[in-house]
Parts: sequence; structure tokens; C-alpha cells
Amino acid sequence: MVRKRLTRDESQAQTRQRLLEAARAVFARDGYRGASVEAIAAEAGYSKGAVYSNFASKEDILLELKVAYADAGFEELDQLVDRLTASKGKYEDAAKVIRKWLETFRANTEWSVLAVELQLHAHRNPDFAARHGTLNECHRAALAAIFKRLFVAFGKMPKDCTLLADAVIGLSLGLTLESGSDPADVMMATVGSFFAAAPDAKSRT
Amino acid sequence: MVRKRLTRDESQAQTRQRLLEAARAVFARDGYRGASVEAIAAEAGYSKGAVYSNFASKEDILLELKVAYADAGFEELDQLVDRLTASKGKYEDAAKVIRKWLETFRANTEWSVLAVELQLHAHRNPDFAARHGTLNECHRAALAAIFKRLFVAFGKMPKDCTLLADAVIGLSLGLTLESGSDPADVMMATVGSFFAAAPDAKSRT
Amino acid sequence: MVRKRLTRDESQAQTRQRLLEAARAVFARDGYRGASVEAIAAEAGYSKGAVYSNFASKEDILLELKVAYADAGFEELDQLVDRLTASKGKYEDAAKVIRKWLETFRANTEWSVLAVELQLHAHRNPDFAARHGTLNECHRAALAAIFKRLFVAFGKMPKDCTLLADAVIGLSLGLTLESGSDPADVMMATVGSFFAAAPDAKSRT
Amino acid sequence: MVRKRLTRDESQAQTRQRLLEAARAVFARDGYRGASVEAIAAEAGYSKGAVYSNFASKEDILLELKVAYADAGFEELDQLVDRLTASKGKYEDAAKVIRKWLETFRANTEWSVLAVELQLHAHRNPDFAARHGTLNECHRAALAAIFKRLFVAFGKMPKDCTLLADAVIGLSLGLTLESGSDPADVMMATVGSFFAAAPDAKSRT
DNA sequence: TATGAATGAGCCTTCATTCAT
DNA sequence: AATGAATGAAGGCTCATTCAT
Repeated sequence: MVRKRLTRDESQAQTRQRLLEAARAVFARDGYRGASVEAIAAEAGYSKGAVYSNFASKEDILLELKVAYADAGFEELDQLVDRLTASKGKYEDAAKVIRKWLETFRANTEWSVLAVELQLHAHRNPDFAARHGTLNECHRAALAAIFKRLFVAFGKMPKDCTLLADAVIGLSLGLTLESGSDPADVMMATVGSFFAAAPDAKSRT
Repeated sequence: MVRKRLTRDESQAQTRQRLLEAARAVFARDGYRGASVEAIAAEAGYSKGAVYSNFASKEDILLELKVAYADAGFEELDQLVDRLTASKGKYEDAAKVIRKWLETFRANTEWSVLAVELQLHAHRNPDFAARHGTLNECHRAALAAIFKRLFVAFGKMPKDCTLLADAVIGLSLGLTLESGSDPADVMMATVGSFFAAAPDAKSRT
Repeated sequence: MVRKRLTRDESQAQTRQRLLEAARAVFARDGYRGASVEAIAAEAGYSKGAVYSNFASKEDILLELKVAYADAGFEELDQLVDRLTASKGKYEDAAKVIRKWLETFRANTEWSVLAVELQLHAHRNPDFAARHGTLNECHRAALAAIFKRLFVAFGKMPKDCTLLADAVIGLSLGLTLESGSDPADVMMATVGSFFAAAPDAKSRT
Repeated sequence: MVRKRLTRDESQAQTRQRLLEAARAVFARDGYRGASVEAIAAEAGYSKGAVYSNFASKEDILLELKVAYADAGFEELDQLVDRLTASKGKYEDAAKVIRKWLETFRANTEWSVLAVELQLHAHRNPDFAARHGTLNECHRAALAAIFKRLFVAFGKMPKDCTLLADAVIGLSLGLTLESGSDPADVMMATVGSFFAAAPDAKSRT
């Protein structure tokens, strides 16, 4: 194992990555406003200056996190549903698998709180919102498509899953702040209800 | 028209009330951290000093708002459902009425964002959360009971509406931050699905 | 002698005055950029916050100083010239009196350096310059008028003393930075030369 | 056209030169304190590192500029006056020529503002001033000599032109900050007045 | 009670300088 | 020689809070 073998670019990339990780943690812990650049730098083991060598501003860090967050997770769900679609089983079995994914996905509470923080900031800063507005749209559409695929595979003929997608996204944000039942329970119950309430496909005979 | 008819206590109560209204608006607009005591006072037409004559600290204002928030709104829904229960109609008609209430309830966006702010603050300040933890519990239970009553009145036999209550509360928070479909649509679709998915009561024949 | 008998307004006015004095000293000593708000506050015996309770920004302090500076000194010169005009003497005697005034006027080096600092800042910040642009014009015109009156009183018929006024103002700024002869000598020599070079009035007989 | 014909030393000298030019521009534009090493490097098309490879510190650059500034301009004036002295003309004609030189000399505003910056810095940093104090003395003496030569050539017998030299240097600095008449007008009027006021040489007959 | 001047800690950002590459 | 990442010390400004009026 050799040390100090990083090129300059690699080294900077590492610093950047560490800062992002730290920022995620600190933003989640203290909120966007409550998080100080100092704290972020310290959490990453650097000095304040290092942050400004890597990001234009505190808000810029949040933006980067947004992008990173956007790329996270949905890929997996997509593939998961692919597999579930192929395997001929009952919806209940599929639900269990999805639930497991959900738990894993939400295991890292940081990301969830960060998502709230992100939305809150966007809600108050149109400029910020504008800079990445389409990302949310994509997620929404993707999630709706996934649900539709899932429902169809299990014998349903849903008209449109956009409302379900919205509900799930909304719950994902809202339940992070709630202290009631297990978020996974609530979300699965919601998805299950939409499934049950959706019209059957075969009845067309 | 007579002036100066307020006693000392009344006058102070008025000041306090005005400050709370202002705080609600400013917290919702700028967030807890982003809201300055100065801004709150100004919004109410007073100076900073008035705030500190009525509240111990900035956090104390938030606390008061939490209490005020707790008392808001559910009373009405309860009575509404009472009436709907009495009138023999279809669920779809009842849904329309509820939807209308929902729209009114959420019309004041300020309360919604404030609720997020409130939960966020509680999420990070256990002390704050502890002092009012039970309030959420009450709401949750009350809402669950309301839904159960509603469902039963329209021929369903739901086991437990706690998950639905959680979903609705979660959506109420989460959809405030989302920019997808109309929140009322999403929430009504969710309630409707839970309703549709709930087992019928008549099957006892 | 009673202490603490100041009303609130008086007290604030005092603070403001002390801060301005301090700012004048610090700006002159360290330059506008080099002067920190902290240093100004400390020099006045207050905290940073006190500065911002009295001025909107660091630049605002400079602006106030500009105004104060504008009011300083010229009144006196005007009256002085009035007296000189009345007393029938030779120009050389008048020159001695003026020179004395000049020395007093420039005795406080701080004001001189501050004037340079002021002009320099205005030179680079059109906004700042615009906010008080007319002040310089007034001074210039006033000074030109004074010189004209003086020259006429001593038997000259100068066409226009604007150039002399400009020269004196320019020298006032420039000599502050120079380390050559005594500024008063240079300025008096300049005024004297303009006087000598001005056409006589009596030649009309 | 051949490239890469520069030796190491030449290349470095070129970098140094470019940096100095850039520094002159940036110091003039933003002031010594306001100029960042980064900005200077960028203006020259290099990175910060290049600056520190060529200069010990930011102040060192200013020092170098001082030296460069010292060498500029007076040579030319000296020669110009030589020629004017030889040509038998009237003072007025000579004045026109000198004025032209003056305009050219001051055309590059950068140098003028830089001179103010330089003097200001020296005024506050005795060390800096000490290291080059004599330079100003030389200039002053040289300029006085030039004026004397000029006046004598046009029939005057001035006692000492040091005060005029001081006035011109002072005006050169001060008028840069002023926004009144054309600096050249003011300076020529001053020189002209000193000329007119100087005693004639021929009266000795 | 309400005012608002003053405090002082803390925040975001800039920048001269260093140093490994 | 030149680069630019990282440092660390300021600096301008904000703001919750205190307190004399």
C-alpha cells in the first residue's frame, strides 16, 4: 500500500469529495442556515479556505449535493422493479422486496433530512430552484413510470401513477419530519392502497 | 367609536397576538434561522423591545406558535365529518366536501411552511420536541379517529386508520415543499385509495 | 458637574460624534481600505456593533465625514478675506495673514490625508462620487470667488480665478503626499504668482 | 517567424515585465489594498504562483514600480527644454509645446493614479519611503533645474524654481484626484504665473 | 410596556502567502 | 519557472440579547 501517490487532480477530487460528504452531514445536522462553512471544513478535516478553493459559495455546495442526490437511488429501484416484473409472483411478495429497498434507501437519515433542507431552500430561493428545476420533474416522471410498470405487471390497469409518485415523494419528505409510525409502513400502506384501488386489467374480456 | 378602551392586560394581549401573527408570517417566509427578531417586530409594527417584553427568546416565540398551531383547524374537520356522517350520500360527494375543507385549510400557505419549520426545529432540538411531543400524538390519534368514523359511515370496516393519518400528516408537510401536482389532489387521491382498499363492512351477511 | 445627565438622543449623538472622530483618525492613518470597522470602534471606545447602530456601512461613515469636511474651514477664510478687503494694506501683508490661516487649516494633518482618501475613493466609486458630487463644485466656486474678491481688493482685475482655485485645491491634496518644501510656502508662492501675473485694474484711467 | 528564441533569462525577464505592467494597471484601478495578487496575475495572463516566483511579496511589486516610475518621463522633458532653449521664440510658443508634452505625459492616467498610490503608501510606511526617499529629491531638483533653464532662456532671472517644482509635482498628484478644470490647464496656468511673476533679467542694463 | 443603543459572538467571504507538484 | 490547492488571518456585516430610559 503506497501513500501520497495521488496526482494533483486526484488529490483535489478527494478533497472535494470529503467536503461534500461533510457538507451533507452538517447540512442535515444543522440545517442550511445553521451550518457554518467552518463546521463543514472542520468536519472534513480541512480549513475554511479549502472549501472556497473547491466551491464558489456555501449555496454552491448545496447545489452540488442536490445533483449528487438526484443521481442516487432511483437507478436501483428501476432495476429492482424490472426483476420483480419478470418473476411471476403475487403483489404482496413484491411489496416485501420493495419495502426492503425502501428501508435501505432511507436508512441514511442524512439524505432524507438533506432533501427537506434542499426543498426548503429552493422553496425560498427561486434562483436556486431555477438552477436545477428540471431534476425534480425527472424524478417524478421516472417514479410514476416505475409504479405504472409495477402495477401493470401485477394485473392492474392504472390510468396514471403521477399522483402516487407525488404522494410517495411528498411522504418521503414529510415523514422525515414526523415521529409517528415507521415511514416504511406508511409508504407501503399508501402504495398498497393505490394498488388495491387501481382497476383490474383483465376485466376487459 | 371609542378608543383606549383596552385595559392594560387587553392591550398587552393584543401586542402579543400581533407579534405572534407577525412571527408566523416571518418564520414561514424566512425560516426560523433566517427570521430576525427585528423583522418580526417590524412586521407587527413594533420594535425589538416589544418582542422581548412578551417572549423570553426567539425560540420561545416558535414554541408559542406551536401551541397555537396545535389548536388550529382540526375542530372544524371533526364537525364537518359529523355532518357528512349524518347525511346519507355517496363517498364521492363527501370527498368533494372534504376536499373543499382541505383547500381552505391549506390556503394559508404560511401555516404549512411554518409546520415544516416547526417539525424541523423539533427534529434538531430534542428539548423543544419534548416540551410538545404529545401534541403531535393527539393530532395523529384524532385524525385517525376522524377517518375511521368517515369510512365506517360510508360502509367500510377499516382495521386501523393510523397509517392513513400518518400519511396525511406526512403529506401535509411534504407536499408543502413539493412543486408537483396540486397537494389537494394528491391527498384526496391517497385518502380515496385507502378508502377503496378498505374492506367492506356489509360482508357480514 | 453632573454626570449621566444625557438624554438618549444626546447620548447617541455623542456616540456618533466620537465614532466620526475616530473614523477620521483611523481613515487618515490606515486609509479607507486599511481601516477596519473594528479599529474605528476601538479607537472610539465602543464595540463594532455600535458603529453599525449609527452608520449603515463603512462607506457611509466616509460619506458623513465628507459632509463634515465640506462644512469645515471655508467659512473662516471667507470672513478673513472680508476683513482683509476692508483694511487698506498691501498684498504682502494680507498674504501673511492668509498664510497663517492656511497653516492653521492644514495643521490637522488628519483632515488633509482624509481628503485624499476621500477623493481617491470617489475616483474609484462613481456611486460614492455621485452621492455628493456637487459639494466639490461648491467649494471650487466659493474658493474662486474668494480669490477674485481678494485680488480686486488689492488692485487687480483678474479675468477668472477658477484655475487658481483648482490649483489650490489640487495642491492641497497633492502636497499632503509630497515631502518637499513646506506646503504653505508652495501654496502661497502659487497664489502670489497668480496675483502678480494678474492684470492691474487701474490702467483704465 | 521563429518562436522559443528566448533564453531562460529572457523569458523570465519577459514574465517579470508583463507582471509589472499588469500590476501598474491593477494598482491604479483598484488601489494597493484593493488589488489582489490574483488579479494582477490574471491581468498578466499568469497565475498567482508566477508572481511569487518573481517578487517576494505584494509590496515588493509596488517597490519595483516605484523604481520604474522614477525613470519615466523626465528625460524627455529635459531634452524638450533643451530644444526650446535653442530656438529663439516667445514664451507663449514654448508653453504650447510644453503643454503638449504634459498632455502626453499625463495621458496614461494609470501612472498618475499609481503615483498617488505610491506616495500614499510611502506616507504610511516609513520603511518603504526610506528605501526610495532620495528618488523624489532627485526629481524635484531636476525639475527645478529644468524650469530655471527654461525661464532664463526666455528672459527671466528667477531666484529659485524649487517652489515651482514642488507646486508642479503637488499638482500632478493632486489634480489626478480632482474633477475640476483640465489638469493641463491648471498646471500651465501655474507655470505661466510663476513665469510672469519672475523678475526680468534684462533690467540689469 | 415599549424603545432602541450597544454588545459581542459568529458568519460568509477574501486574500496574501506557502508549498507540493 | 509556473501552477494552484490549501492555509489561516482578517474583514464587513448581521443579529439575538441586554439594559438604561
